[in-house]
Parts: sequence; structure tokens; C-alpha cells
Amino acid sequence: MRVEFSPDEFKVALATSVVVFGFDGENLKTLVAQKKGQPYEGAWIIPSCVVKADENPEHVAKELLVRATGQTDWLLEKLNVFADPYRNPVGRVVNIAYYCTVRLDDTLANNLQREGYSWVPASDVPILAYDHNEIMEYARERLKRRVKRRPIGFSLLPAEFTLNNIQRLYECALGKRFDKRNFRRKLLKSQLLIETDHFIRSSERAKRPSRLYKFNEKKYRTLSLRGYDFVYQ
Amino acid sequence: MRVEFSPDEFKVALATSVVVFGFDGENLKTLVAQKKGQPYEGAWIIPSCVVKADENPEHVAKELLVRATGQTDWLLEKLNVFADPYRNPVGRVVNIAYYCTVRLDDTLANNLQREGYSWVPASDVPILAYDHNEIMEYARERLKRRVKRRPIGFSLLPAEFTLNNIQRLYECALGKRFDKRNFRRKLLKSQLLIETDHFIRSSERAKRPSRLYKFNEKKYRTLSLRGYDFVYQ
DNA sequence: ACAAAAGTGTTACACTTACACCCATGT
DNA sequence: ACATGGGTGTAAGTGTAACACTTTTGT
Repeated sequence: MRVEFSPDEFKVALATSVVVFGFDGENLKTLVAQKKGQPYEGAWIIPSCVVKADENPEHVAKELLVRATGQTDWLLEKLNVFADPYRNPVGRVVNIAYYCTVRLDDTLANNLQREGYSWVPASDVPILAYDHNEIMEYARERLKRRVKRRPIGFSLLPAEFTLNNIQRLYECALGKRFDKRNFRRKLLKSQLLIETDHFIRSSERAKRPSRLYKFNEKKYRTLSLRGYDFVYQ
Repeated sequence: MRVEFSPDEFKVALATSVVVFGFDGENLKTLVAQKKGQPYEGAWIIPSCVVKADENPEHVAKELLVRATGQTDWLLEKLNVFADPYRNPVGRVVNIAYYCTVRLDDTLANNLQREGYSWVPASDVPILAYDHNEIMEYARERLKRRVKRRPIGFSLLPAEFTLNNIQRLYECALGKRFDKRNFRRKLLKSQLLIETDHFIRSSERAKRPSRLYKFNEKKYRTLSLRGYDFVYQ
């Protein structure tokens, strides 16, 4: 068991990647970028950044998102480290990956487009450079677990949403279908939703408008404190 | 988004730590070591090791365990990375942590003692150097989740064990008590146990011997393949 | 009027929980 | 005989899953 470091052991570089998930009302999306410069020029990658030896990877990841979107309130969660010796051809680079969820809206989409990012369906991610598909897969699993265990879904939805929206989101995130009646019953029983007086038409073809709900944050905080878990599986 | 590395960004060192859990039939234990040399001489730490820039951290972690115990079949699971910039006073050291479970027996205990390791109760870990208490806490949570979700408990038990053993193990790992009748019913229904014809007396004071069971690995493999989750919470 | 999606209840079954006594054995 | 932990069953309640029709609205 050797835990002393000699100077020539400080030879590793750090990178950070952030998997961002968004939901457009229909499908779950994730953010990718196109790599400039060698190696892998033009290849798709997860938004990523070099971390210098004196930097905090989470800060660097946050700054990356702030620059890309102009938006400042990012709640990142550490995913894991990806550290295969030969994952990067230029040398030993250890990647510390994060993930987060975001409310997709037009301003955000436009800012990102200007910066060269694209949203792709989370269920159909292209081949990515390095080991980024592995990181993406890991993030996907984490999202599944989070969605099952707490009402994280709300961070992907607009402030007001329909029960159909949230059911669709859960179906995308977990990759299965739910019975409408059972889903609603369970969700409403949790008291995490507040019924509003607003209605919206889900599409051109839909005639009858559907009711909008909002997230009961106060209730959620109370439930969390008591160790409540949402659990939908 | 900068993903090009300049040579002077390869300045970070890697370490790996392995949290090892064992169960002695009564209590859940974890392995600690005493640090030699500065800094933190004599402090308790999680078994840890330097990872050179061309090494695979999981291999290094495995070798550490092989050296310490003489035992070679280690199934490590990556926990996470611990990468605060100032977690190590000698420079930027990024720690990639693993955990594993082991059947505690006398040979193992003796080998470890010779190497300067000690088992401490998992519920009462001393203050550790660096951010090792944080790593330990993280491992503890992971163990909880694993125990809930799959019959990982068996990897902590001897080949044959009593229902009281396994209940005690679950109670230690999850930090709560279970009703004996309900616990047994649930466990036996899962068909993951095979009843043997062997009996053992749990202690000097116990008069009636209790029946030994063994793990039904075949059944488990079938169930796993079908996406079965053990789930005890 | 019709097309489209919104919304709504009931029943059977499985699982969970709470609970207390007799049994087998060694001393 | 008694002390010790080993072992067992039942009933009430809760949650889950399967199932199809009516309502509202825009065109």
C-alpha cells in the first residue's frame, strides 16, 4: 500500500463532460456538440472541457453551461469518473462527468444553436467520440433511477404542464408505457401537483383542451424531509 | 468548449481507494489501515494506493487487495471519483474509489492483520484522513442500495448460513429491524435459498441448533436474466 | 355530426404489516 | 425442569394492475 507521490507521478490531465437532458413535450432529448480540431474532428461528443490542475471540475462544467446557454442556475450532479488508460489518444486524460436536466424553451434552444450544440433524441444518440457513448449510457441509467425515486420530472417540464405531458415524460425516461388512469391516480394521490384553472390544447388536432397543473414545491419539501420517495416503476 | 490539451495540463496524480465490507455473523465491518509517513502519519485511512499515469486504477486496486489478503478473486465495483482540488495537501490528487464485499474468515483476518489492516464496525468508523470519511459514507450508501436491489448479501455470508444470519446482515446493512416471520416468508418465496440438512448452534447459550441454507446461484442467474430485482426495503 | 383527445371507477389480486405462541434442545 | 433461541400462521389493510366508456371541444 503505497500512498506517497513522487513528483513524476503528477502526469495526468483532467476533463469534464456534462450530459444535459431536456424534454420538448414529446420526446426526451440530450445535448451534443461537434468536435473542432484533431483528433476526431467533426465527431459528435458530449459537451466537454479541459480541467486544469488547480480547477474544480464541477465549477468548470458549470461555466461551460453558462457560456453555452447564457443561463446561470445549473444544478449539476456528479455522475462518475471515466478513466480507462487509453480512452484519449493524446495522453492520460481522466474524465469527471456530470449530468443535469433542463426546461427546454426556445431562447435556450437558440442560444445553444449559436454555439454549435444540437439536441438529439435521448433514445437515438449518434455514435460519439472517445468513450462518450458509455458516459451517455451511464447518465441515462442515472436519469431513470432519479425519475423513479423522486419527482425530478418537474425539472424537465415547464412551470405548468398537463398530466399527459408528465406521463409522456415518464414513459420516455423509463422506456415503458403506463395506464393513464393508474398513472393519474398515483400522481394525484401524492399531492405533488396543484390543479390550475388554465387549459391548453395539446396540438392542432386535439379539440378538447386539457388542464394544466403545477408542481407543489412546498409539499415536496415537506415530504422530502420526512424521507418520502416518489417511486414510480 | 475547449477540449485540446497542452502539455502543461498533464499535472494531476491519481490514487485509488477500496472500501471493503465484511460480515462476521453479528456485525458489518469495514477495512481500514494506518497511514505510514507524512502527511497524516498514523491516521486511519481506507486501503489506498498510488495509480501511475499509465496504469488502470481498477487493476491497481485489485492488486492492492491481492497483496493484502493473498486472495485473488475480487469483484470490484467502481464507486465514484473524489476530486476536490485541495483534498490532498501534497498536490492535485484525484481519487478513484471502489468497493467490494467479502466473506470474513479467520485466514483472511490473519493475513490482513499481518499487513497492518484492521476491521472496524461499519456503523462506527473512526475519523479518517483526507476525505476518506466521505468516500466511506458514499460506499455505505451504495451497499444499502445493492442490498435492497439484489441478493448481494450472499457475497458477505459463508457458503452456508442461517436465516437469522442473513436477517441480521440485512438489518446491519439497512440500519433497521425486520419482523422475523415476514422476513423469512419473503426470502423463502424468492426461491433464492436452498435448505440444507445441516444445523448449527448460533452461540454457546443457544440450545436448539438452527438450520443452514445456501444460496441458489442457478436460480439467481435465471431471475437476473429476466430482470428480476430482489427488493427488500 | 363527427373526429380527436381528455377524462373518469371498479374489481381482483398480490404484497405488506402487525402480531404471540409453541418447539426443540442443552444444561 | 427450565432457559434459550428457533421456528411457525393468520387476518386486515394497502397498493397494483387490468380493463372501456363517456365527455368536451373544434372543425
